[in-house]
Amino acid sequence: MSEAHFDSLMKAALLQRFPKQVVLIEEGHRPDFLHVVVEGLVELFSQHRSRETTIDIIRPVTTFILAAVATDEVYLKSARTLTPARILLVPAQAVRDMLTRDPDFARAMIHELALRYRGIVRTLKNEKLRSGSERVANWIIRTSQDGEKSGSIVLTYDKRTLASHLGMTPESLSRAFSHLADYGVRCHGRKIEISDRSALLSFAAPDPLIDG
Amino acid sequence: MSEAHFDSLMKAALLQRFPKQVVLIEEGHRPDFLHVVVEGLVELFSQHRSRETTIDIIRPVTTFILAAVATDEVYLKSARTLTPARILLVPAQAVRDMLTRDPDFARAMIHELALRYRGIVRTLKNEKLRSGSERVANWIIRTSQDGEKSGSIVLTYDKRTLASHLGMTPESLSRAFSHLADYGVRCHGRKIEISDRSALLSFAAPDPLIDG
DNA sequence: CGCAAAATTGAACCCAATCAATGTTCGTGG
DNA sequence: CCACGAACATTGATTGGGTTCAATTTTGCG
Repeated sequence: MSEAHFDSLMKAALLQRFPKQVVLIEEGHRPDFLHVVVEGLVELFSQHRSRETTIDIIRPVTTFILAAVATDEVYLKSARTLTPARILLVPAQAVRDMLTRDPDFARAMIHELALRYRGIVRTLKNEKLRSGSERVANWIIRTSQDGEKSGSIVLTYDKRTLASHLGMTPESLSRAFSHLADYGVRCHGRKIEISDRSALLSFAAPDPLIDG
Repeated sequence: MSEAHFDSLMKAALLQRFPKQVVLIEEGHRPDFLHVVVEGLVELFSQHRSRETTIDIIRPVTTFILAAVATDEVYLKSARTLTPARILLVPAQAVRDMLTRDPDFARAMIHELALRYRGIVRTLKNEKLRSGSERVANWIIRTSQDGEKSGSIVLTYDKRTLASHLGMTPESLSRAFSHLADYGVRCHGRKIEISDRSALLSFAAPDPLIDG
């Protein structure tokens, strides 16, 4: 998009810091701002009759509640920070105005919406087509290759949070880890070690159509 | 969008009929056409290691695999007709070209993508926050007020299909119906009767943030 | 060092899937 | 028009993955 347009958006926007576990938006409210995670982790979740479920975890740099801003309807989900975070807040009206003014911006928005859509489809497939242990196994594989430290991971947050990431209770996560011991996964405190990657891989069966 | 542009898209498109249970697209393939359901029901589903799950059910008139066309990446899900259907096939390249040519079209696409995104969020919430019986109860309520026939529904398709709609097996659906008998739901063959709507409502607890 | 939160472990339970058997419906061909 | 077979539907028994509740143990931090 044009630099002038970008600047005008940024001028209207605010960059704000939040501590962890702060609720940023609540389902049912109307969108005032488009949110962009600049730093930290944000969890999208939803509640109904005292039940709660994680819908997505957002990492930098991505937008969230873009769809609500685009349609100007109430949020379908709530968001909270999982870690301390920096969030860029862009006034919703400014975004909608820009849509009609800048075709490149509109195209970027299409791309972003499409990506987010595909992301949620992956999340859904991960949840519905895999057991808890399989989700953990795939999470280990993905995370351990991000860090490039071939054989181990050190958690940056606690296991409760990881469990909610993976759509399960802390108890289930704990049992999943002990199950994965059969495939060479050991975990001492916050350190997770992988001794037999190929065994883990064959159990996890990562799939580009789920894991990207 | 402009009529001329619309015509040019339509000229490139084809309207085709399909019998039921025909696989229209397969996950992992590249998008050749944007699909639009004009008539009938289409199920989006996905497979992994011999497991299969329904991701969404599309009814007229909506597009599907729009996100794959927008990003020009492989499909993340497959699609099959649940009933005989008429599908409009618009060449993917024509859609992408039109994006850059017609700003109104781009805006319409944003709107559609956002709607589809919100649709899948609702589906996900319905699945994760409700039990099977609750999903059935809410489906009954929604469907019975569509028809305006206050106290009864007549199924237009078989219960296997309904079960897949609702993300459960035919056996579970059957048990859910007998469970709902406690709330005044009787079902004889393809006819479902509701004798105590308020009891059903209090069990179902419909929610605008899930059911729309 | 000591306490509170987090993590693990065990037991009971619940929802839903699966397997298996039987009953019902529906479409078709005689 | 009826009879028959195949698909659909229901019911029961069993299983399994996962949650919940409760009791310890471990961890991390003041």
